[in-house]
Amino acid sequence: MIDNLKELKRTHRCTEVQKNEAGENVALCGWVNKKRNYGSLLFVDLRDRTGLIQLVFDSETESSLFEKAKELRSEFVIAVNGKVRMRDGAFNPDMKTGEIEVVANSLRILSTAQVPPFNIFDAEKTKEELRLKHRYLDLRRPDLVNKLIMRNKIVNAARNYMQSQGFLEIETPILINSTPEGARDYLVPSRIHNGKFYALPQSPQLFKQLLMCAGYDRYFQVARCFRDEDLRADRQPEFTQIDMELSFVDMEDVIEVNEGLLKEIFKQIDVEVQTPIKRMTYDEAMNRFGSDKPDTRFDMELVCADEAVKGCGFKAFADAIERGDTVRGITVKGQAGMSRKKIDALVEMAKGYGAAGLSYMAFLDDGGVKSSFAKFMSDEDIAKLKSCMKAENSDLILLAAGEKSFVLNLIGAIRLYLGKELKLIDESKFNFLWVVDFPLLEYSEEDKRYVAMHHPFTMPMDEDISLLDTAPEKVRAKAYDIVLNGYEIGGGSVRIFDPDIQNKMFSMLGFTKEQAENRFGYLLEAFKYGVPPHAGLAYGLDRLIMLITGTDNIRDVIAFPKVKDASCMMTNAPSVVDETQLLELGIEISKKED
RNA sequence: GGCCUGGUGGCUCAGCUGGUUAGAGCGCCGCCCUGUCACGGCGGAGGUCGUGGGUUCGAACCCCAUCCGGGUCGCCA
Repeated sequence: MIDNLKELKRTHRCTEVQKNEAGENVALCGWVNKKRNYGSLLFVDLRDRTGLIQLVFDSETESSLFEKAKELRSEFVIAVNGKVRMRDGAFNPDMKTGEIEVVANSLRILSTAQVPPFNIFDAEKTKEELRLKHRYLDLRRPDLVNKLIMRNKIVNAARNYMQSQGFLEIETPILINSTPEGARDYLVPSRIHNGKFYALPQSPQLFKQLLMCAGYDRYFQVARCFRDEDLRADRQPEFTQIDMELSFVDMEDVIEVNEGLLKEIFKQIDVEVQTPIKRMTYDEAMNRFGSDKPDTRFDMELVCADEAVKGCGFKAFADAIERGDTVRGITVKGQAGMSRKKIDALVEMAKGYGAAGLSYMAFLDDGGVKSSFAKFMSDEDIAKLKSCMKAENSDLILLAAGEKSFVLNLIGAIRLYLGKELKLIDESKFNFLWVVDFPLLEYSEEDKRYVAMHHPFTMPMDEDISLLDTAPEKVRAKAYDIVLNGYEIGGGSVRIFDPDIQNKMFSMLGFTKEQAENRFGYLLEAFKYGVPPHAGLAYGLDRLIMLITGTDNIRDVIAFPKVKDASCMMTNAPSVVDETQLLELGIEISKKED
């Protein structure tokens, strides 16, 4: 028989009960975390989102009440009235409420529960697959509760700060036009317009620019965004941005506002953000760390070995320099003794990136070398390389040859892998970094044209505009990423507000006037009626929360996440729909050819 | 799409080169227990070894296919 809440009003959440309330009556509600039965003494740990408190039923307890307490099982939902008292010496220092307990004088069973498929209080090791199928149970775990509470706290701090800085929170549409440039869109068929589709936004980009045109000079939004691409440990198909746009500003203004925001956000976890935050150009980041989002919590920087290997005996290197490629590497301190197995794993990793191989040379303590390519090198060649790599005896160097951006990316990935593997990273650090001076364009071999590195509305650097015609790849953008511990947590740019430059940009990207008109006509049109200079930035909120809560799994900071193939383990979305729904939409499903 | 990796009672795992009735801890059920909080004691139930095929006298183990997860490369303006 299930009880009801009639005439019972909860007075506290579990851990809100204080020890100075001893002697007072309280009414508590929650889930049975654990029952401990001693025959005529019985403890129940009651749990809610705040934590645990101990309930006691003992020889003083009326017998029918005691019998009822004996029926309790894990995860039953109950309500109790009782009196708070100090525990009789047996304090539990691991519990927030460990000095007190509540002596029950009434018990209502509001819901019984089946034995859960895993223990809520001991689910750390349970396979994520199972936890995701029963996400409502997983979400009861203190670990996830705390992460979601932290998420709420951060969003709240961000909102307050943005309000204080004169930003207006404005919602933008979820049903918009598809913009095939960039990531794949999720499409939503229109019933009223058979054969036509909405798309879900990859970001509120165009709408926030339109808000600037409309005069809402400081906008922000906690915006849901959608990208139909493959998932990763830090990537979900739907994710949340803290999105902002400002009028009458340049890059420095955006940076200033955001350093303030970051200070405020990290105050929530007692981390003081040192401002101004360091800056690094894209080129420097790539050359020193092999990444446009460098993890600067450890060194092991990349070294260019071009001069040292030029004309050396090892063909793979010498030839690379000859054809204008590069040889880059890292020096791994004290790892000359790294096992063959571990080195092979690194070589395999390199091959996974499409590299022909990864060359290594270990400088042994006795002055000898162990290497995959030393036999092709003269003593002089080796000495030159060793000195160039700043390697000493007992160090290991790893090198790869090839096209510059490819090699930088590869060695950057190896550096990061080794940084984690060798525990070179100080996990207590929060290293913020602005990465600036991004290239405006990059050449796409696949499309045989230039594509926007950021997006087509990004302003070129004033002094580089003249290069657009002569050396497009050299044009730098007024774009900036905010990087934290090797993750890009946000990025933005100053936008083009000059229609001439915008048209120039479209033509650089190979859009015909007609295509540009079709996709972005309303923006260009809006620009004709008075557009302020504007710039913005957006944070990946999920990633930010990951870093703040110290997890490397994005699913830990999202209440109902999707799995690798973008489906939901709990609801089984996406699913087939009713034939009549399809009929109404004028959609017929045909089998996709592989 | 490629590569790597996992799937054995409810949970976490063990199971050596194929060899009798597939084990453990936790959980669960029953009985006992007044100070536990990973309570304790005694007893008990519970497994198509992800699924389908194959090899073999014999398969959790070997082979093929497939399903369900995870990581990663491509992809993610």
